[in-house]
Amino acid sequence: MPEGPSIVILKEAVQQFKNKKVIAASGNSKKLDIELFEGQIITGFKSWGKHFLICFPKFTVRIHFMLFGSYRINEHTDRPARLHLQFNNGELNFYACSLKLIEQPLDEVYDWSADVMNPSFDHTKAIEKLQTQPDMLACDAILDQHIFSGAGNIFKNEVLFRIRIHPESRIGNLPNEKLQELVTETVNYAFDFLSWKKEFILKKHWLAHTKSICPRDQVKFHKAILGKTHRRSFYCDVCQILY
DNA sequence: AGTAGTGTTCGGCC
DNA sequence: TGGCCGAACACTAC
Repeated sequence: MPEGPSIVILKEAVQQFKNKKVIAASGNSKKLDIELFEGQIITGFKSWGKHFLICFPKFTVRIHFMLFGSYRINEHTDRPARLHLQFNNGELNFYACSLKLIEQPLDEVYDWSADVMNPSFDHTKAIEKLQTQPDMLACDAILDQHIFSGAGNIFKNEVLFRIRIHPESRIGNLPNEKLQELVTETVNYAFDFLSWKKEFILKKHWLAHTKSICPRDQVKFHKAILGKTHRRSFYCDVCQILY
């Protein structure tokens, strides 16, 4: 569930509750007082990368699904809900997620130009952020939420394969053309991910992530835990160049 | 049936 | 102070 495009899908799916009043709220969150939401009207839903934001007039609830979080719209599972919101026209249930109350204006909290799904994503700013960290490995750069908010481990493996960059390449060693590609293809993959996910054919389009054979060279992929992020990388050392 | 992972935070250590 | 590391969290697809 977690990566940015999945949050955009969620945002679209809950529009029926925009401008609706929460008539009852419950849940097992220890982080915040859920009764706060009862009687409140939802003014809208937003997202920043992997953060799903439920906006009320005076505050916002931030939901992060981490690795295992899930939700149900107008139905429920047999698990206890972390957050249950009841409306006259339906219900919203969130499970195993992290909740946080945001009381500041969202524009003070979030850099919208870092969100790969946001129309205001700023390519030039992303390049500048990358250039300030020349020692960073490419595999860590794509997972950096300040640079590519919403990108996750699937992004990392697919984008690096697409642009033929070895995951352990240093950002500072990339030729300018490759650095530009890193940014453009991360955004391109975000929108491919979104449309494939909507059609339930995301996995079918994986070229590298979880794969054992390189589709270009037919040689064995390497599978290794790499970088400061210690996440699985799948890569081909024939077609992915180490810079 | 057991394992590993679309992720992040926090506390401890050096 | 700060970077690094591992644990914790909690669910389910394969």
